[in-house]
Amino acid sequence: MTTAQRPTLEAVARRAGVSRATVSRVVNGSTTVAEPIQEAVRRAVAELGYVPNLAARSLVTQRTDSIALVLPEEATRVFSDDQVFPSIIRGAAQELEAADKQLVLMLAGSPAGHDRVERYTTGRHVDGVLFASLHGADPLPGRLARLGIPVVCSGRMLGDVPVPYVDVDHVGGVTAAVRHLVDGGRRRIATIAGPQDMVAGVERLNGYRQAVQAAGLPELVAVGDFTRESGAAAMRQLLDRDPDLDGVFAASDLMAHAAMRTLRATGRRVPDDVAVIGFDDIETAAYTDPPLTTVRQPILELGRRGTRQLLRLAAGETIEPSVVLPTELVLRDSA
Amino acid sequence: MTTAQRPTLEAVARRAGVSRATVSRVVNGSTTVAEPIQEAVRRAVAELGYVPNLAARSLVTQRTDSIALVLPEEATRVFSDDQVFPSIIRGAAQELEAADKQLVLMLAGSPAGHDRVERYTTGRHVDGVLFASLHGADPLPGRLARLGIPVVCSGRMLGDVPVPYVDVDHVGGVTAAVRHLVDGGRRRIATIAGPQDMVAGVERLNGYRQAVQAAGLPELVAVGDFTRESGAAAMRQLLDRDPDLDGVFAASDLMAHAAMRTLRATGRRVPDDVAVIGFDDIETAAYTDPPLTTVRQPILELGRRGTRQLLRLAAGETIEPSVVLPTELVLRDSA
DNA sequence: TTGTATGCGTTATCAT
DNA sequence: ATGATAACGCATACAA
Repeated sequence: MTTAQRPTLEAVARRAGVSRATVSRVVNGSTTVAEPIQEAVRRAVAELGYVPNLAARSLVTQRTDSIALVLPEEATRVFSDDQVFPSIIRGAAQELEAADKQLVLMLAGSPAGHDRVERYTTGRHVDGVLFASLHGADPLPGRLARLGIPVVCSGRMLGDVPVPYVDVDHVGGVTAAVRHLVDGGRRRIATIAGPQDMVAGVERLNGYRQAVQAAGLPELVAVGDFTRESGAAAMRQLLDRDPDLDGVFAASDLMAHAAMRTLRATGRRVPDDVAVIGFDDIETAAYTDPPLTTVRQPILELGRRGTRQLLRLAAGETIEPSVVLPTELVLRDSA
Repeated sequence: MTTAQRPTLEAVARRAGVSRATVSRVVNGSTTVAEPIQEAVRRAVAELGYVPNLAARSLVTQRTDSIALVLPEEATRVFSDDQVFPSIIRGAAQELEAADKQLVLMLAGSPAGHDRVERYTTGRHVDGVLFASLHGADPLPGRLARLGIPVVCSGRMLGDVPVPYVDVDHVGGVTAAVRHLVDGGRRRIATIAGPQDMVAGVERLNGYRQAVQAAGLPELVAVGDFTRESGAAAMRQLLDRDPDLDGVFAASDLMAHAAMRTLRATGRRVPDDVAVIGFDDIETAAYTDPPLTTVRQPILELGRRGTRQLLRLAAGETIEPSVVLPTELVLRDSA
């Protein structure tokens, strides 16, 4: 820890024999500086190993060139083997890379984490905030928006919050899935729903309800939380209630995977006895046994679009209050 | 974008009828302020919705209370379905949560990203930097360390760089794996090695070489890059060179998984004909067919320890130049 | 084209 | 216990 005193603009200016202003101009790429002087400044910068102090810079520019991606989840959950969050992160990272902005990832599962996020974002440490995976009616996005901080939600918020969002067409995807089951002759179609405090959970259940009703079929619902464990439990519950069910739509691939294992454990064949369709199209969906038919959601694109919208907003543009991306049924062997 | 002018200390001070200094004291929890005044200040803060400007604060305190986790990888790679990086992130997030510091995640796969990381970290935007997954001999960690910026590497660096690190006991784990194969009567033991520009790849191959030599057995090596695809290709290569091999140690679970599939595709049974052992113990290792025997590395703990070391370093403490965490052979059915 | 001077919002050092 | 006041390092309006 020598903590060598870092050279400042002032030091570079002295070394190059010019004023601070001129050094600043060169460092920031102004074209109005004579070439020989630019050269001298650049040499001084290199010799001293000068690096601008970003805090000082953003204090005066009122910009930080970094944006926050907030995941109001426990880290354990964010990086479970469902690739949803990672994909959103990737999408955001790609767009920010292109814009040469810095990604600040904030995990806010705990109340303390939530507070820290609030301090950090309201403290103007970032130029904008992208939220993902909101549970219930988190007040933070609305609060930030009211403070004039650019905010976009990836995944619509529950409740009636005036924050722009991007989301996927949950209902359309589920409708296609259920219709496929019906077309395949299934008549006792159950669903393993997602958590009902998240839009993704609510919407996919809505889609299921609408679709089975439209087909004149009965509803059979068990609720999980998108994880494998909850999927297995829900599947057992459904079998208890209707041992003769012949189709299952699970609101996540992880739950679908667990459901297939549970079905097999009870001696049922997939898809011969029971057809199973998932939602997400995670990477391993093609490797399950049998390969999983599922609804693909463009989750990477969700992260990208959300980020693009946010960057536009932060740049002062007016953006659409909502963007909805299409989903697509991917046929494999499980249904 | 109303961008309401954010209230400053000055505004709060006027409102509360005190000086800026006093407001600052209250905001920062100084005890030397009379209770009634504290009360008045707090009310003013609440009424105005005052939030400290972090840039201004860190400009004077020279601290940012945030640390960077740098992953010199493409986002696509970081969030592949191997859970190594996510676990490191989780570990770091947990420790920082406890320390009430902010995690800044930086993906630096591209040269541009690498530059951005350098600007950001040398720009004093963070109090310390934790590197993970270094390829080849990245000069950045050493450079930052020389600038007096606290740096720790999660995973030892290739080359002889004087940067403190934490890593797992690769050789010990591999030795246990190969010994288990030998004890099981295997005599033609191959390895699918990891990328040779990373310590994890190099060390695991070293471990394999030492172990088979110690057992008086021949070497059989193919090199992959930890991914499934490379594992399948390497397995085919190995079978071409020795169709009668009876044991495989793969340097990652993903490669082991692909190897098992490839073996089955060629009509071989696992473990009857060929025993397979992986490395990592990712979550899905227990769900492969057959469940994968593998070397567990405490990857979450690696992230945690690295972060703890970094925090100590940033606090001015002297830390051990290296910390090595134990690995453990987990017996399942594939070997 | 270059330099001077000012302010960004804090914290910290002094007095009082 | 509280209040002036001086940094902190930079960008920029204005002057030259």
